[in-house]
Amino acid sequence: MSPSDRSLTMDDVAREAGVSRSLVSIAFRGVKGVSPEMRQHIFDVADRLGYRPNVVASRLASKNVVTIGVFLLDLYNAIFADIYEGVRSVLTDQNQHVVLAIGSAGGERDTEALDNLLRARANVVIAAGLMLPDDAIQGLSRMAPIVSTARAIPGIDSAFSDDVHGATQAVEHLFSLGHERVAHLASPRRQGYMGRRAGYEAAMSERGLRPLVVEVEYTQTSAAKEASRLLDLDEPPTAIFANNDMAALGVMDALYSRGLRPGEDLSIVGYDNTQIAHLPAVSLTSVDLHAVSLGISAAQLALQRLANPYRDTQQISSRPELVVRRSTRPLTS
Amino acid sequence: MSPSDRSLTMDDVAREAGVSRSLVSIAFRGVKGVSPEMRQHIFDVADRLGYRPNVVASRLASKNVVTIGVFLLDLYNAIFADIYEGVRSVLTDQNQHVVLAIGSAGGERDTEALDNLLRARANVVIAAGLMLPDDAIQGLSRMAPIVSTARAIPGIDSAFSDDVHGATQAVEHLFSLGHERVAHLASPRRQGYMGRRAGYEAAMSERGLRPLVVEVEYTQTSAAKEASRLLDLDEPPTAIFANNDMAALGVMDALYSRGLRPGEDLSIVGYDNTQIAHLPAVSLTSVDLHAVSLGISAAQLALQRLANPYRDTQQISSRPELVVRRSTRPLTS
DNA sequence: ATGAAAGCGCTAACAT
DNA sequence: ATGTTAGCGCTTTCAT
Repeated sequence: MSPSDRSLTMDDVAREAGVSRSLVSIAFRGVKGVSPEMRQHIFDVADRLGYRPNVVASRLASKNVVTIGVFLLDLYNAIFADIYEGVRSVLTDQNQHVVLAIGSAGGERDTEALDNLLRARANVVIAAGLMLPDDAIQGLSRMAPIVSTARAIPGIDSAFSDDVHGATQAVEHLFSLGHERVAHLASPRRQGYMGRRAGYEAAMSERGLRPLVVEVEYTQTSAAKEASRLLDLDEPPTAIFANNDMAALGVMDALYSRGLRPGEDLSIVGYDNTQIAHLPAVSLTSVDLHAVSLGISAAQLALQRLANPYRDTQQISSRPELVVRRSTRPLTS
Repeated sequence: MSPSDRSLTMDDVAREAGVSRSLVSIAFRGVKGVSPEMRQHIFDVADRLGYRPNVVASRLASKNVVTIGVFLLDLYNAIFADIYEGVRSVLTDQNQHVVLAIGSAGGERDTEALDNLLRARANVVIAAGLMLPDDAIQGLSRMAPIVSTARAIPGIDSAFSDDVHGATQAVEHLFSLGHERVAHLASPRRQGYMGRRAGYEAAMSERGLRPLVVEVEYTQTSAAKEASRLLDLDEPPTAIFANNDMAALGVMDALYSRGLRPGEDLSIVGYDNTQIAHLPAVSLTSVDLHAVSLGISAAQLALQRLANPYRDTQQISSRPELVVRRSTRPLTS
């Protein structure tokens, strides 16, 4: 049980195997320059000793080991689990070292987390859900190229979903059910996250209806409070389009707490189509932005950027898809 | 837009500031040995240049920078977000470098993820939700001390919740509502995760009832399928205790798909008390294991282990708490 | 308070 | 195929 104060080095393996350190290095990197028998012998010795290469040292020494930083805004939102899953599925190469940094829902830790990735000398950073303004991100991208996911940033490689389109689909779905008094719970005004609101407003205006937008924080309770306020209006909305599923769940809370039922008494549309929306008990109509695919695209953009630092930045836009469930019903009045 | 091929080093800053590299190092590490004016000057120059210390190099060079590895089984389960949050809240020191590794729900990536942490030369590893057998973990702990969270492992620092107790509470709650035909959806037989099943079986036996255990995979659909099978029995259970919330949601799925209602037609208890359980639409009775606190305890254990590698391993057990909601009702028949 | 120099564990020419 | 040697960008004695 007594921990060894020093972990094994390549020299230990080399000595034990009766070869030079370089040969051990060659064997472990899997490059050519070592006979198959010797290679096996070195591995045997290393295994017996319990040696593991020190990536800290190898990253410092090598220009060939690339470090890919991944920023995820918030572990509580399953959308980032999806994005990570997509990213991971692409990044499987041996000499790709992935380092993670986690932020927090409000964006308070964006700078700190990105800073950690830069200090870890990430050669490229895949960022999902950054809250920082465009220019701050553009500035940071001079230190290391950044690939933005789930948000389009001018001049930065971006893999994103067309939020305007998604919002339009959501609102038009409500129109098709006969709803006209459709309110929107919007995210706080932040650069990069105005598409859903814009799509809503455009769709309403186009139909000659007056948009009713209420800003909510990134919490369920905030959404519940504002929804409650909307329900108290003289002419309350018959449908609410929420900027994400969490907010939509807040709306449901507000309904339940006054004995009303989602779908029946108020139609609700969410956004992100997280697992919760699927639950039969919840059955929330929601816009799916295919987060796993976004992660895949982002990882591919990152690899392309590494391969060619000077190519033009790419913007990959994908189409979100409305998934209709029981939280939206025809207007009956 | 043209990326600089080489990032700045301390030498660049030193040269620009007209001092030696050592002095810049002293300034950045915040140790004494530099005058306040010089310190400020160095920072000014570094800021102007956009220099960030290279943690890869500093970790290699220094014995004082400690690296703390954190393993999280699965980003889709919010319980690990809680644990991470707890860990993070404790680990705020400047010369603590946190590195993350993510596994996958079934445990398929445990070894790979731990290996990455060891290759990154973590001085201690905080592991949440490891699926590996005890002896494998004990073996790895010779490479770097491991702190286990949400699972007790003999001979390994562990911060865990008393699953037997939690399960007992859950089942006795059902008894108090009049239920006697109580079934259990158990996790796959795995060392370290038998407490909930054991608590259930003991509680049933003590009351003179025959335990009915069905093993399910870590997916909602698997739970739904097995629950469905239980409902088809000649004498179906009147209550189901699921080994976690996800499985409980699967049970709800099974009910909904045959037009039955949770609580009314079948009482359901989950485990973990994740956010989903709170939702009014779901309102799932569940056992809360206070995951944030577990994360905090684990981080503290890790720091203590670093401070004293030779002290006896600690086992910190905490009491889970049953949270009763509408998915459990008195038996009416 | 500041600088010079050795070394952390590896990689990558360059020799042999 | 294998060994020698000079770094990678820092930290850390030890001088001054």
